Amino acid sequence: MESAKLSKIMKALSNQTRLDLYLQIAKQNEANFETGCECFISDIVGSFNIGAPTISHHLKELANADLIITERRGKFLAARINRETIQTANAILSLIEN
Amino acid sequence: MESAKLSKIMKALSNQTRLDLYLQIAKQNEANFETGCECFISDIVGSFNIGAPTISHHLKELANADLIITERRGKFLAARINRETIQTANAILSLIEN
DNA sequence: ACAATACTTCGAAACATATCGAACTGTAAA
DNA sequence: TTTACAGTTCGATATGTTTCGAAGTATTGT
Repeated sequence: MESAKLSKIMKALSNQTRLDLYLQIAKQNEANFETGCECFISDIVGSFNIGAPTISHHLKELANADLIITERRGKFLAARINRETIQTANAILSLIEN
Repeated sequence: MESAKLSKIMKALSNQTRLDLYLQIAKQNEANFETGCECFISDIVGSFNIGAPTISHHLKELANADLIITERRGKFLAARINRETIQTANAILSLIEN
């Protein structure tokens, strides 16, 4: 991967709120393994004390960095982690680690 | 690790120039394994087309996030990667990966 | 059709960041 | 002891980011 894409991923995870959002989605994905690893945003917004517009904005940033994949489910928005992206980022950092 | 520290690390690596700086230092560290894994800043500044004040600023940010350790060597500044930090970050991301 | 829910878009305010040039500090070398 | 070099600090500017409230869209339930 080029460093351009890596820095894009890093930027998406550099904001505290956005990182927490991402980690929450990852957590919900694990909990709902049987039902397709989906996380309904409406189920987690309550634990963040920021407005809906801001959540929406952050989700778009995460999606834009290919860190999550979102999909409408009727009235709701479902999100799931894109493992490929975090794996690639991880692979690069691992090179430095050793 | 708390997500606060992780986001701090991510933020430090979220800027393209700063990430490249970090990767360069990592690369030089490997190349100079025998001589204590040090990277002299004066040896790499040439490959970045930004001014010295900006380099100085970015190095401070990297050091502040504990990603690198800097030390004066007479007239020069030597930098080396702090492996512990990147290892910890990596460990957290690995949890999501699987 | 109407109301309610879930989320998005827009515009603006507040704040943070990247970068620069000029001036400064510390070190080494002539 | 001057000069040159490597890097830092300062102040300014331009740009980007986070967040909000208000208004908009889409979908579901009454």
